[in-house]
Amino acid sequence: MAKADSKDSQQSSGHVAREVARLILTGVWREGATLPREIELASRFGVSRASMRESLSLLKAKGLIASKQKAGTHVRTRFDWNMLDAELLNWTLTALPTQEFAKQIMEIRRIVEPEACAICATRGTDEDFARIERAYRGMDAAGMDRVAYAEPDLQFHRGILIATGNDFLIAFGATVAAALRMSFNLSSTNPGAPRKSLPYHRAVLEEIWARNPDGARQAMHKLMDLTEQNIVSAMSRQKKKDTEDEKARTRRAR
Amino acid sequence: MAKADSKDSQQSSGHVAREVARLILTGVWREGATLPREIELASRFGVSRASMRESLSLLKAKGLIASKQKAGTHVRTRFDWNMLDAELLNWTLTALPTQEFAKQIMEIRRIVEPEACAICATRGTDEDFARIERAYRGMDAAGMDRVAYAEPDLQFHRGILIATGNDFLIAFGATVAAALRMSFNLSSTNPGAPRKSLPYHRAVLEEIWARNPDGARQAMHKLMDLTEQNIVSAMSRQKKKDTEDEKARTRRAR
DNA sequence: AAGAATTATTATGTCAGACATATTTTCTCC
DNA sequence: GGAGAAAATATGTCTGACATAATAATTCTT
Repeated sequence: MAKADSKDSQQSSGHVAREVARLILTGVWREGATLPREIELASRFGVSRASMRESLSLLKAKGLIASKQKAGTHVRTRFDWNMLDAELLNWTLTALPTQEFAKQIMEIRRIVEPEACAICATRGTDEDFARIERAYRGMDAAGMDRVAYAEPDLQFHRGILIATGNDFLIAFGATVAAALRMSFNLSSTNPGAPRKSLPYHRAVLEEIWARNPDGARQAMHKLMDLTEQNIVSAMSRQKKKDTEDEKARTRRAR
Repeated sequence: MAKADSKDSQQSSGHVAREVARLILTGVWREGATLPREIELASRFGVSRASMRESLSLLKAKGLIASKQKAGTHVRTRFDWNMLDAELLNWTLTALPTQEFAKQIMEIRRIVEPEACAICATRGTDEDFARIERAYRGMDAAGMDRVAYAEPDLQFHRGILIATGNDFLIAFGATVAAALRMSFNLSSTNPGAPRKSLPYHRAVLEEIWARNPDGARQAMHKLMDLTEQNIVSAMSRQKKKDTEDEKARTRRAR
């Protein structure tokens, strides 16, 4: 987890890109909108045009924007945004961690991970399984420590994807990572929640070792159920807390 | 199709990025390898360092490379490559359209699209369905014209993903687009093949209109079966042709 | 006055050269 | 031989300039 954190926000260029992305994701700059010219953007963010262009280059690569000579730079339609990109996922997560976002990410996880798990049980090598088991042991060793639990949890899920040998499923690991990070952030209101998933992970592991695709799929499905349950309940709890805070603030303001 | 083509290879910066990506994808620059310093890269590709950096910025965004001050720029591990990115997919497709690649892309399509189709039948609006039907009509109208068939075919599949309302499934459209482009390229050896998928598309459309999730899932599953069949047979045909060409060339050389 | 052709404008695209910064490597000294 | 200081170096950033293509304005024609 800490390693992944150190990866983003590396340079100023990354910061600027993240900020522009935030403005787009939050709808300040809408789809189809033409954003200010490069020189203006550069001065607004306090960097040179060269650096600004590198930031924009990053966002172009993620499908957020497109430029045309003289015409300017415009925001592309949502359909072209590469939401399965690791950074973009994190930016979205911090910019607007809505319930809708959570539901969507869990919906696709439910589609992909159980099947990936079945493939893993079929094609995975013993080394693959050993790596997954190591992750499981790490989770177990973490005990009630939320922070220590997070990293091996990710490795567990990623290990399954890697074991499929399918590059596209492996790339899906970025989405899983974002989902787990979301869960982690939400678990602050219920520190014991993560640990509860341990037996479900164990069930997955056992089915995999048994090379039982159907069982593995089912076990992963149950794990997804639990995860989604945790997330939605945590989000409604959070939402409730937020509205209470809001009320308190208004009361104080009066 | 033509529209999508005009989007890539826009500027010199894109060309250079594509070329560097090719070198990485084909294994000339392996995972973990440190690539030449920016000044050298720039002169090698005949651009300025500023442009070179913009290209590298693009590749950083796609997870292919990472840079550290003084240490240089290195190729990241495959696990970090965002293979679900539209451009990266196309680059891979043109750089090394292997049978392995085809199998992997079809494997994930089989996982995602039938479920997306079921969701589409459940949650899609009538406008969504109408858009999908329009695409179907476009395919029908194309007749045996491979080129005219390709665009509505993509719109059909993309329409289903869009109808789910799930941003991640929508983003998966890039992968589907790459797969269809691959199919299109392969269909040159068998021009009649695309048209054969029409009744399968029709079946999908009908199940969707009937708001029958299970039927829609099944219909899409059958379409996936047919598509995969077409691809693998076309690839083996292509492979056979390639080896024959190879033989002929060796004969001539003697 | 409407429309076509031409010119001017402008924002992105590209270039060159310089300095800043953070590591790595080398060197020095104990 | 190891610890610490100094030098070297590749990326990071900045400035200012010119090229290019698409748009906007202008002129000319009918």
